[in-house]
Amino acid sequence: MRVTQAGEYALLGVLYLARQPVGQLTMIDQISEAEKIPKSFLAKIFQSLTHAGLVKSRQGAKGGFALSRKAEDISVLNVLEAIEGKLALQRCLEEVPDCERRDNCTLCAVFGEVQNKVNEVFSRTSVRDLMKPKDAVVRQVQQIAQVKSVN
Amino acid sequence: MRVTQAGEYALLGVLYLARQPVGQLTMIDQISEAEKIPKSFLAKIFQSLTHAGLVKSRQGAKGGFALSRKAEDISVLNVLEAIEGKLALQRCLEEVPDCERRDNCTLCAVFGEVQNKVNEVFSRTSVRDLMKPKDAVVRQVQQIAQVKSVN
DNA sequence: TTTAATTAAGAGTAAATTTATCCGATTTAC
DNA sequence: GTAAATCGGATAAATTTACTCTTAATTAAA
Repeated sequence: MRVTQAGEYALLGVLYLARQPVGQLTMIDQISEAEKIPKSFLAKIFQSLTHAGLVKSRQGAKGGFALSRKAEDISVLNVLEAIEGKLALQRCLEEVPDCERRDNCTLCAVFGEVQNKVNEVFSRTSVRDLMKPKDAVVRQVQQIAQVKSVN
Repeated sequence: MRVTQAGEYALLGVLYLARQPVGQLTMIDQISEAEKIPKSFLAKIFQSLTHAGLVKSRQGAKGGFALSRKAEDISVLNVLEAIEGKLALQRCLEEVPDCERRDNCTLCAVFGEVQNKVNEVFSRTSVRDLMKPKDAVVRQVQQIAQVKSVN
């Protein structure tokens, strides 16, 4: 039950871009080195981020990547879903669920509720938030988690 | 970011045992058939459950499995951890974490908080709870999730 | 206009993990 | 003793994850 390595790398990459001056293009090489992420793997990951519209790229000399919108408008969930697709803690929660029990399965229900919470935290936490001091982030996440979900 | 198939099978298996009369031994064959789980895989899974002390087994003719304690004293987390080990949404949250950033990583902090919530729901939801009507379970889980964590 | 730098795209592969099966050993009831 | 069941170890098959490579397209600057 783990986020993929690619998902984590994506978050680190986006976070790195968020720390650069706005409008500045940053090369994969630089991010790869700074964050100790295999270059070619990171390149692949950034392709997905570009397709998802989270970062914009420019090819050729002096090319590179930059966030395509403000860091506060990119959620952790945006980044994770760009890489992994819709999060699903369990088969039943997949976009095309393949669970026969389906209707009366309390197991699916429990996982479903947990999934809702997880999504809520990740969608209400922005890349900008990740730049705050650690304890501030922790406080914020705790607050989000306690709020009654809107379903 | 998904629970393993084995973990889900384990929950279904334990839930099945919970529905049987107390003290009655149930064979793998029966559970496997009822829940449509490959027999030899389920057998393996039940070995783990036995080792974890969640179910007791008896070998030989008329052997089988039964819960080793009351369904209300077995949490969803107990079952999942018996199969998957400690849950970890991310590398940093592993029992032996291998994250260099470690100290000031807000990413780890966010995942850590989410993990706390997840664990809280799973540990406060018992196998007995899974036998209740679906909407009762949903309500209960929502309530657990809203409560401030104790850290 | 040529060249060097850089991303895009996609095929390919290696390693790890998960899922599943098999089989001989062991235990137990009868 | 024999049949019925789990135990345990090995391993095979499938899937996912992690990563590499190659070729092409694009761009800036010499």
